Amino acid sequence: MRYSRAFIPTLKEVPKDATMPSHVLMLRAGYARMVGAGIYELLPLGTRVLHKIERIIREEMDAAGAQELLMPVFLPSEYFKETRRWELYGPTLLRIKDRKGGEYHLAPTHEEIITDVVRREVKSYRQLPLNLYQIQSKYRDEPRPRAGLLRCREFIMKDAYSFDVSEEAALESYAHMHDTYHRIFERLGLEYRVVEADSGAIGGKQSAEFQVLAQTGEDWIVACGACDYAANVEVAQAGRAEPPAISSAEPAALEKVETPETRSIDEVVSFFGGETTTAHTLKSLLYVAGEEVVLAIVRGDHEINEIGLARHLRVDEVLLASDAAVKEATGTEIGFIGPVGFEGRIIADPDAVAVPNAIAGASETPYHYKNVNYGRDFEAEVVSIRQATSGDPCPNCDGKLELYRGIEGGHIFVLGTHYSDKMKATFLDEEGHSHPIVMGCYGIGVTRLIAAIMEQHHDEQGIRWPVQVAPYQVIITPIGKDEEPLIKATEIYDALKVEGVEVLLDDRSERPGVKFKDADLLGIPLRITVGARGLKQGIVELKKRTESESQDVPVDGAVAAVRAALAELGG
RNA sequence: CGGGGCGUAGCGCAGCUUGGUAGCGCGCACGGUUCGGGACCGUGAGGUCGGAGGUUCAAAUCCUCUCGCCCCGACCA
Repeated sequence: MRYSRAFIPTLKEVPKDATMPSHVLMLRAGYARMVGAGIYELLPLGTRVLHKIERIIREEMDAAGAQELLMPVFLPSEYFKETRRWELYGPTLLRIKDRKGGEYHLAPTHEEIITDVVRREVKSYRQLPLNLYQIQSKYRDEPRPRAGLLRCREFIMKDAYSFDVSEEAALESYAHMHDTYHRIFERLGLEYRVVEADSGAIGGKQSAEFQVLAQTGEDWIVACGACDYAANVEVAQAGRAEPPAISSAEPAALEKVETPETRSIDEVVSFFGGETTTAHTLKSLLYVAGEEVVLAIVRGDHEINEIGLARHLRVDEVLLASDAAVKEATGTEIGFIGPVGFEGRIIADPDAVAVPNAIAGASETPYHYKNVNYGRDFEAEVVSIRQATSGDPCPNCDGKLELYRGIEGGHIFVLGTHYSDKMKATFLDEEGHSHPIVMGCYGIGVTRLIAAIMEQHHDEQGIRWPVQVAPYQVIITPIGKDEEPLIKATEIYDALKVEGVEVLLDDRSERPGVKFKDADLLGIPLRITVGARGLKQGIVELKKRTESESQDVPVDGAVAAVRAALAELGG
């Protein structure tokens, strides 16, 4: 492609609405533009990157025996009504009415539709297993789209669905996809972790998230430094922390203290001044879990894991009680609740009950108790309900957990018969008995990965694409006002094209600085600089985007040098 | 949904407090000089000041409503 003809609108200045590196870069480097909140158009460069990523995904999915198909995004409501997701999905589902008043929606995901195809066409165990996938736009009316392509209302996703005759077979399919995902993320040049995750409302039995590590990610994950244990903090096993060491570990007498204006742990700690630390306090949280109201206790410096709590209570979710509910259940205000004297179910974290002489709310405004001791002053079900955090011992080995932020790039689930039961997708076995098909589903956020790769591969100057996903592999930059550099550059350009290399020839009549800045901003992995100076000595310069020094290569050897460099970069 | 911020030329911003000619930088077009890390000089095009209503002789500026975008939070007591 000749740059002079290419549609690459770069920006010198940072658009004011962008804060995150990938968001700034995709706008500045001319990869994408915003159309509305969480709605973007991909410009030619962005589209090329998208296609590169899709190609890698297709190659690996096809190699794994999956078959691509394409399903509609615009769907009649009947499918989602069949599984009750029409109600359950809530406002995130983008609903549409047609001219006759018929109810439709834009697909946020396709389990129902694929299950429908399969139940209509698959009748026998002989037709299984099956793995079908598509790469398609999805729509979710996110409460808060953000960060450019990282959280959009319209986005492209690869979703695959596996269909098996049994749980064991489904687990095999799942394991196969697990391997396939490793290959895909590897090939995309991403640093990532596979983590245990919550399978959410979909009701999965087993699931794993492929988390791309990035400081700008939305998710918190912990990973062991010594073994391969890694988990989303939502589900991570929290290790035991040391109870706070204090001078007098002997239980002291319970003491009620007036503590005005101490609604948060921090306020409580500063009220007591040097006497205490957050680790000596108990955080008491009142939750509504189904019909029940429960009091959850974690140590003051810990965070509660609501998903863990919900699991222990065997409910789908727990909700923090409202001000009014707190008043009704405890007779006091938020900020002064405590376990002492609480009449009802109490769930306490092991680290919380291990705190001697703790400070906790007195269930009376505005008082706290000093010297609260588990066993003497309150009883509870002791269950690990806090979030894992940095420094916690690994549940699998002697290592320590570290905290990372991640971008959820992929998520794979064993669904079981959740959808096939509801939608009566069954098959007949050898004996003619009918069984529900056992399903799995496997997603990759394709457009999100464009941003995720940028988050991991950039510097102050711009993007630094891994070759496999770069929109062009090489950019040729002829320099100076003479004709000679452009002529030579064009020769090299033609020769590379013949070789099948994807090249951008910067034939614009811009000054060198402009061309260099743009080349760096776009992030093309290799740059060939053709200048009058070098040509006098019969050389051109070859430079990797990730390196600061270029190497001189003979003009005749440019093509070979590019080929070698590409091979080195893994292209 | 709650809180905060912002909407003025393609992009980044000033002007608004104290109403009276819409301005600067970048970019864009033309001419000239320049040419190895976002050059310089000159000329020029480009704006219903997010939208609607109101106050006023007069509104980018004051008032009311509304739409959009960004950030933080969505109950961690």
